[in-house]
Amino acid sequence: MTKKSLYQGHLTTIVLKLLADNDEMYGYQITRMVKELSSGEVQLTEGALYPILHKLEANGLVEVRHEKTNNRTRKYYKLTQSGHHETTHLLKEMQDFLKQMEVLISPIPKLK
Amino acid sequence: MTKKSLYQGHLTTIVLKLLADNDEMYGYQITRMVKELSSGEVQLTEGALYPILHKLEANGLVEVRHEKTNNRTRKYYKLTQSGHHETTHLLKEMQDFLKQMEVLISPIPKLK
DNA sequence: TTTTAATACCTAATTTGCTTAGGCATGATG
DNA sequence: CATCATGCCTAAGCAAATTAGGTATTAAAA
Repeated sequence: MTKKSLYQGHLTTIVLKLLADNDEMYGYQITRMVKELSSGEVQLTEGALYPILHKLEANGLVEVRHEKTNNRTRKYYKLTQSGHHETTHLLKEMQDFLKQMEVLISPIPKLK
Repeated sequence: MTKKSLYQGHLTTIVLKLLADNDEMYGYQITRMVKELSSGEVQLTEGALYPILHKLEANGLVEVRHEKTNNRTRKYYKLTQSGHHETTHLLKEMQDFLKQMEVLISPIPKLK
C-alpha cells in the first residue's frame, strides 16, 4: 500500500523536545540532530521543519535570535515560558499515545 | 496549538491488527472494540474507518462476506493471505516507530 | 407515543501536515 | 570548476484524517 511517514503529527513534539534539552538551536542543526539521534531513520526535512519553526514562533512558543557567523546567517530558536509548558503537555500526550499504541498492537483482544 | 489526533497514519495498522486477532469483524464492531480496548481514548470514527476498509478491500488485503441478521446488514471483513503479510509488515514498522519515538523523547541529547 | 439512542452502513467537502521539488547564497572539497 | 555541505526559504500537491452530513431499523426513554 502506501509508504508515508509514520511521524506525521509528531514532528512538532520532536522539535520542542530538542529545544527543551538543548536550550538554543538553529534549523539546520535540528535536522542533523534528529537524523543522528535516530541513526538516520527519521528524516526531518527542511520542507517540514521551517514551517513548524515559523508556526511555533507565530504562536509565541519560541523566540528567535539572529546570528551571523562568517557570512552565514543562523536563526537560533529558544523556548519561551509557554513553549516549555506546551512541551511538557505534548510530551505527556505522547507518552499516553505510545502506551495506547502498545496496548492496541500487542495483546490479543477477545471477541465480545 | 492544534489538537489533532495523534493516531494519524496508524489507523490502518490498528484495523489490520484487530482483523488478524479476531478472524472476522464488521465495521461497527471495529469502532466499538477500538474504543473499548483503549478505554475510550481512541476514537476510530466511521468517517475514517469505512474508507479504510474499502481501500483494504480494493487492494486485496481483506475479503468481505455479507450477512443479514434480523433486517440488519453486516459486512464481515477477513484478512486475505496478503493481508496477513501486510499486517506483519506494518506491525514491524510500528514497533520500530515506537522505539524511535521513545529514543527521541526520553533521553537528553547532547549538543555537538 | 413520540423522540432519542443504538445499531449498521455510507459519502463528500474541508482541513491538516507532510512530501516533493524547487530557489538563493556562501564556503569547503574533489 | 563542479559538487557537496551549510544555512535559510516557499509553494504545489497529496494523503489521511475530521467534520458533517445521509439512510434505515430497532430498542429504550420521555
